[in-house]
Amino acid sequence: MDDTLDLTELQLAVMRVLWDRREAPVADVHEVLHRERGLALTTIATLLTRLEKAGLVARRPHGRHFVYRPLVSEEEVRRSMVSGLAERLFHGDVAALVSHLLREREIAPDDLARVRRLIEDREQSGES
Amino acid sequence: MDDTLDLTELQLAVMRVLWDRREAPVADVHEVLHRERGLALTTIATLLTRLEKAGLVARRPHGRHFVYRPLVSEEEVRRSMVSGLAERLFHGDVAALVSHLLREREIAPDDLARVRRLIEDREQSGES
DNA sequence: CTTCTCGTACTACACGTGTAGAATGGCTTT
DNA sequence: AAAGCCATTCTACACGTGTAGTACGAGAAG
Repeated sequence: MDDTLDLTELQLAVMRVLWDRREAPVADVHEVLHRERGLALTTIATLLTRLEKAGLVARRPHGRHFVYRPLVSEEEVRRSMVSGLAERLFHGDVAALVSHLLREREIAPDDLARVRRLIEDREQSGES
Repeated sequence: MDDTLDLTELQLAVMRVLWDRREAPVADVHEVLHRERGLALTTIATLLTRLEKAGLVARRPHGRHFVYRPLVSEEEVRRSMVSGLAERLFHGDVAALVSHLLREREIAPDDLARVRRLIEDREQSGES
């Protein structure tokens, strides 16, 4: 529980397919990534092999081939990457990150309200 | 204005020195990074050279040596990296990122209130 | 003037990543 | 059985990054 998960966009794209299907053969991943960015099947095979070596996915024989499944959840990856960024850019000050988001990015009013409600709920249930 | 700034921790450490001082000779950066992580002076020189090649810093002769200065601001880098992450992990849905932060990270009640206030201010001034 | 010091420029090397071709070996389809 | 198709495994290569040694040239110190 100390890993610093930090996936690249490509690795995320691969993982997303696995997260969606919970388990998938190379062909499935290829089908998606080929459509999305024209990658070759061998490329996908290489990526999956590397992800396995990195402990992010596991594979199991199925018929003549293999099916891969994720060993880390999307939530874990998000947690890790978001807090990694908060760490690197804001010394781990989450509130600073949020306030940066509110300041710098165009956030739709609806979203603002949505977030405010989240906070209110949070404050409600979090009363000491 | 289309760059995808994405600095590594080390590169950020170097940039931080430059951001702090607005301009600094290799020796200064080295002084800091040597203390923080024992890096050699040539390592710092290499890093700065590469950052220059990447267009993130510029240098100017000063006496016998050079002084480097950042070509991108800390805010620009933050914006770029944060929205890059939002893009990669939340399809660019900033509110989703915020709600993730509220859900997943331990946020101190004080910070919560602080953020809520930020949002309220934001809603006030942002009335269409 | 000689020597020490130190920044600059090069070179180097390991490792991860994006990307894929070649070879192999077993089903599937004639 | 012969011919295809396709996944698996290897090998490969360019590029960025972390990290630093070597060689060199010019002040600083003696």
